[in-house]
This record gives sequence, structure tokens and C-alpha cells, in this order.
Amino acid sequence: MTHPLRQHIEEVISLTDEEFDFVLSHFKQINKRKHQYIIQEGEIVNKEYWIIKGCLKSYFVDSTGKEHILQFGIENWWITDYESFVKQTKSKTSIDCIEDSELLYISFENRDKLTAQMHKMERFWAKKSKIGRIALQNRILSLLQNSTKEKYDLLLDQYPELFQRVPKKMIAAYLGVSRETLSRLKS
Amino acid sequence: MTHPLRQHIEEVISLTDEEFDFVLSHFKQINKRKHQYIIQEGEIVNKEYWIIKGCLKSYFVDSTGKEHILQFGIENWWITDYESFVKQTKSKTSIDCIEDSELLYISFENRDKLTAQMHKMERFWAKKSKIGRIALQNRILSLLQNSTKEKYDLLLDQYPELFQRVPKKMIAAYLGVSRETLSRLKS
DNA sequence: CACTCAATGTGATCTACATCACTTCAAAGT
DNA sequence: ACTTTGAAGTGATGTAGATCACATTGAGTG
Repeated sequence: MTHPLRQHIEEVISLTDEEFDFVLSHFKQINKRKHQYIIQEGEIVNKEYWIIKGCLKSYFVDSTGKEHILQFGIENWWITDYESFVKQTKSKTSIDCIEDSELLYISFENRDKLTAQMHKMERFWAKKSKIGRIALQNRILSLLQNSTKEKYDLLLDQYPELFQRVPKKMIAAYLGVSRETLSRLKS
Repeated sequence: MTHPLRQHIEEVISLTDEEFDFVLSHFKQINKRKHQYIIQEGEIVNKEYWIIKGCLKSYFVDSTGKEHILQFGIENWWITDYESFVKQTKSKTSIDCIEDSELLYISFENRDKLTAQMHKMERFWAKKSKIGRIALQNRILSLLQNSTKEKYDLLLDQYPELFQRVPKKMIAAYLGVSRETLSRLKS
């Protein structure tokens, strides 16, 4: 059975067995339990994580103590504080496990080495960056355009499994509404 | 005097005279007048624009006829419908000139050719993509976190010249509030 | 120069959503 | 098994901002 990460990468570029082994040798595995964190606000992030199994949230807490969720991550997704990772500045967000999770991570240095030695992987990550940017753009479109109900329905449509896996209050924190309003939406 | 595009590119990578001439040979210039468009919703975009002089907006019109502005572009900025350009799908947005504008553009094919022949330029655009993604992420943070007044102040702080150049109703369409509310903010 | 239209401000009202308060229920910890 | 904690629903009330309506001013055009 092919490694799930290989399947994931081969959606964009193709790899030989040797190439994939070389790629994988730059990663390490780490397992975390529900409620544990992998990134805390204020630290300089030097790892990018790929989720083998589990569910995580990246979020930040505003000055009034309210939590806002930027991204959920489930199987086959990448997660990190992208700004901190790329610019090596302090992270504005934290990332916690919502479920027990198995993660692969690659360090900043190893990613540099790998892209320098394997142009294909540079293209892979460039593609990922483009796709990520497009997804963010569409989220902004949705934040500006859609009513709360519409945003809720769109999310339910795109990621129905999320509603089974994460508490409603986190869905609310992702959509930018209060828990109570979300609860009243389902009419 | 060095070409403004060269200055812009050399903020990220350095170029010899010959290299810059080669880069520039892949671009063409086009001039547009206020109120003219460069991209219309529904078309497949195959150009990326760089603004030598002028001011543009990228926007979309929702089902109720309301206009939402995704991005303003001024001197030294890139502008296009990124999703359409990268994925060669129909554009969700339109781009209009707010002032008479001088633009350089590069076609999809020429960008492909250029990056294939000049790895430096691939790195330049990869860097731009990363930076763009970070900016979008921060805008989402701001949309979720800040009050209307705070968003207004942040924009005024970051781009004071915009307030001289574009009508207030467009600032409102960018911030996601009504013209009237924006007008009442300044207290 | 006259006319039209866009930009902006401002009042009056309406509404979606936040906030606070309380209850119920199920899951986790001891 | 008992207790504590968190998730979720729901009522009452407050408020930011939308919407509608109208006035003023300045710019653009025949």
C-alpha cells in the first residue's frame, strides 16, 4: 500500500520509489493527544505539519478574549502558521488538536534542503501555495458576500464531516458568529 | 534611470542588464482610461498586469447587485484574477480602472516560458505568491477580529494615499460596510 | 453656461446578531 | 457511581450597522 503522503504529493507531481523515500527522509512523525498544542502564539514556527490522522484548529484569541478560528485541518491537509514559517516572525496564531492526531512534520531547514535538491518538490510547494492563496481569496469573497446562513450552508456543503467531528461553538468561531446565533440558524 | 519594474523585481532577486531586458521582452504595455476595464467577470484571464501608473479595483457584484471590492491596485502592484489566471477557469471578478492607468502585462504563455528559462523568475513569483497568501490571511484575521472602525483605521494607516484617490463608497465596498455607515464613522 | 449625475453627509427606522442568563443533557474525571 | 464540566438550546434585551429618504455640493458633459 502506498504511503498516504506519496498519494498526496503524486496528485501534483510524480515520484519514483527512490524519490519518495528521499522526500520522506526529510520528515519526522509526531503523535499528539486531544487538547495538546503543536504551535503556540508568539513562538517562531519552524515546522510545517501534514496530518496523517486527526483534526486540528488554527486560531487566535482577540483582545476581548474571543477565539477566532482560521483553519481546520484534517487528514491529508497541511497546517502551520504560514506567516511565521515563511518569514520567521512570531506566530500570531496557535494550533491545537481537536482529536488525537498523527502528524508528519518537515523543518524549515529540511524543506529548504529538499527544494534545493529536488526541483519537483519546489514546484509541488509552489502549486500548494497557489492553491492555498486561491482558497483564501474565496474565503474573503464569502466573508464579504454571504449571510451567516449562507456561510453555514456552504461550509456544511463543502465539509460535512467537520460537523460530526468538531463542536458547534468552533464552527461558530470559524464563521465569525456567536455560538447562540449558530444554534438558532438551523431553522 | 532604472526601469520601475526592474526596481520592483530586484527587491527580491538581482538581475543583470541582459537578464532584465530578457524579462521585459516578455511584457507588453497597454494604457487604459478611467472607467475602462481590463478584466470582466466570466472571461478566462490569461494576463497578469503590473501597474506602472494609475489605480484599479478588482471587485465582484453579488446577487443583490451590491459591489464588493477585493483589492485595490496602485503603482508597483500586480493585479489580475488570480484564480482564473492560475487555473484557467472563468473569472469571478472584474477589474476596472479608477484612474487613467499605464500597465504592463505578461501572458500566461510568456510567464510559463520565462519561468522555464529563468529559474530566478520562478523564485520571484513563488515569493510573490507566498507574500500574497500571507496578506490574504491577515485580511481574514482582520475581517474576523476587528470592528468596522478598527478596519477603517487600519486601512487608513496602511494606505493613506488611497483615501485621496478613491471615492469613499469604494472604501466602504472594500471594508464590507455600507457607504452611510462609513460616512458616520469618522467621529 | 446650463444640466445632469455622482459623491457625500445625515436623519429616521428596521433588523440581524451579540450578549446575558438560564436550563438540559451527555461526557469525562475522580 | 457521583460529581464536575462542557456542549447545546433558547428566551429576553441591547446595539451596530443596513436600509430608505432626502439635501448639498462639486465635477463632467453637451
